[in-house]
Amino acid sequence: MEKKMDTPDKTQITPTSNLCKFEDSPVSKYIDSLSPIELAKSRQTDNGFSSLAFLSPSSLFPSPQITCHRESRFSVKRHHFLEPLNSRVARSGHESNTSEEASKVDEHLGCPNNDSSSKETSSDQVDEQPNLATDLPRTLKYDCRSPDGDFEPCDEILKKTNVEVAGQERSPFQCNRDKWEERQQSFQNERNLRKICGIKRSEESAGSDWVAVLSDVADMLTMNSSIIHENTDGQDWRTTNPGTTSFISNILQFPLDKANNSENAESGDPSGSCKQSESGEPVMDQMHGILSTCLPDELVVNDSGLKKDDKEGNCNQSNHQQFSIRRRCLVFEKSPGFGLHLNSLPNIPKGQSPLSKSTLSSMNRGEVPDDNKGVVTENSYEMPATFGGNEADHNSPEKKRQKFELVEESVACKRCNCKRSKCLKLYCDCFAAGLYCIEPCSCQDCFNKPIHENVVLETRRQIESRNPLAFAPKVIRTTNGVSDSMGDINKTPASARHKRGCNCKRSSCLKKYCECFQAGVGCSLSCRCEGCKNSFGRKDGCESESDGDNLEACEKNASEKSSHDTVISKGQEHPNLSVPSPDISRLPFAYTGKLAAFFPHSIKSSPQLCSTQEQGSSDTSSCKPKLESNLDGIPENGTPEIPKHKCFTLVSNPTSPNCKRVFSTPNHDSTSSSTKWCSRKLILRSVPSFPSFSPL
DNA sequence: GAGTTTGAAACT
DNA sequence: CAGTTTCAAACTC
Repeated sequence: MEKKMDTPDKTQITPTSNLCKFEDSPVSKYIDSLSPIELAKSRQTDNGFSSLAFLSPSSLFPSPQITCHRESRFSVKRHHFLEPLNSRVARSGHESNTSEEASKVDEHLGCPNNDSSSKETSSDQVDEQPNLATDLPRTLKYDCRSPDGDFEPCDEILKKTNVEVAGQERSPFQCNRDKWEERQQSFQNERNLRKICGIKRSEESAGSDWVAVLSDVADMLTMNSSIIHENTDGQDWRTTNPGTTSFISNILQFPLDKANNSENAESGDPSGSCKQSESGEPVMDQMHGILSTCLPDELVVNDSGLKKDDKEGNCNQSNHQQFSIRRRCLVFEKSPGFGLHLNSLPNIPKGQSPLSKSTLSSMNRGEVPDDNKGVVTENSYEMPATFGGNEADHNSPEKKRQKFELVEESVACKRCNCKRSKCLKLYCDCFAAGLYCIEPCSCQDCFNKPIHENVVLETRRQIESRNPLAFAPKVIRTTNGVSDSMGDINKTPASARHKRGCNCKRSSCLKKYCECFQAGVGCSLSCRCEGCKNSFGRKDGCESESDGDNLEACEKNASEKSSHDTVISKGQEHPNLSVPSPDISRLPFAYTGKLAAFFPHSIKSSPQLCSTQEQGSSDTSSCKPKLESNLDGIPENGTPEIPKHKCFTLVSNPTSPNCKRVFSTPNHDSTSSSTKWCSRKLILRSVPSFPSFSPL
């Protein structure tokens, strides 16, 4: 574990083509211009930044838990921020990073006062940066510590919140707290936070723009850092990735936090970390505040969680409060289901993630964000499928919108009604989605709660042992035109397919009993359904033809379907078909769990990063070069030997330190009869994708 | 809201 | 792997 926390060798940091790209980027230039640090340090910084990066994946994975959690007191977050510094400093300052050094750092950090000089630096920068563009680089700097261990990154956030947090967060007296009590409290906090999720909705409208902007920014940062990180050869992935998730969550949280802080400000509560950015300040100023505060903070959160892993065994005196928090973070980061699992992505309440918020708002407007095109997650279909069911065929646009909103409400926070499974089986939607049950759930004897974390984890582990794909998204969008072992299914325009296929007997695959239909995808060869009439694509559509030399017939069928899709895409008159349409493909990626077992983790494409080129589907070069080298060893079609995954998949190997999540975005032209896959593929290496529940 | 239907998940 | 049971969501009334 320590090794993972180590700073990558400088040799590894040596700029690669990707790094060069990054250095050429505005962000890099800005950093260089601002920082007195030499180029060599810049590299370090970059590296450090990389650890902070990976926003994109995380942004894609925000889980309700995280979202809710992020609403917890800032002090909690801040604590994470401080704690990770240890490892980072140690690691950046000394190649031979040792736990002793880390502990020293801990002590150092334990002091309320951090290096004042570093603070000054950051604070000055903060003051000088009036806009977001400049803020971002600065934000990045927070995580960029100089090799000599200076707390250069100790930023504005520390200054702002130190008073509040200092005594509370690092107080050694907290070490005596009862663990159980804290966990209970943690759980209660989560419950409260999740309650807030419902409230959040009302605030989202105001903050949606924020979220969208921040989301883009975050993704950009992530991408850049990811690219940089590529140079580290994934050695630092552990510390890096988690932060991404937290970061995104935080960023997203901002609107809400902002509101909360506003209240705090009125009540004189100094705890509002972002409150300084309020009070009528220009949006950019507020954003500035957000980034300056939340970003660094979240970065730490992950590290802390990871660090906890390292120290949990031998650090008895660790602050219990901290432990509790860290534990939670750890869960988020470690478990695909809890906090990071893509299954839950679509179910994340609007605004819980930048994507969900921005994309949903776009959806409401009937827009299809380019940056999210073609992305399919397991549940991404749920919304379309739900509000676009057959019965909606005759609905007016207004009714459909209403229905959508209704669905959004219900889907926003996944809830279950389990009675006998204790919410510890895949029957439970919450559990299956990698979410803890919350108050809105009507479950009985529920064990799927943070207080039963161990049980949950163990159960998940068992389930995964039986079926590694158990928690993987059930629906995978595959690359059009790329054949796989499943045959030519993917030549159909609606290339999304159910991972396992359905087994319908009576529903004719026309009701939501059918997982394929529910997912808004056509049945495939994998299905064992009888009398398939799936409006998204019948199993027999290609079944017989693709077997033999009747590929043409199959393609014809696909063509027919595509024309059908086209109609839907244009008019959206057929809700059923709206699912495979780009509208639902706005989620960042799909998870191909099993790939993790065989395939290196990679992330292809950060839609946001290339969003500017998105308009011109042909112009992907600007993105591609950066990542091209990263694609080495990764088949263009993603996973040649793994059916139905291919591109546009998120590949994660919980057990692989070098795991890369791979996802590509299809350049889906809603007006065309087929889904076009953008050749742009970005790889974010070192991003822990779906950590397994299994102990590392 | 209660009861039924359905098919996935779990079990044997 | 197949058959059966269990389960909870989807659906119907």
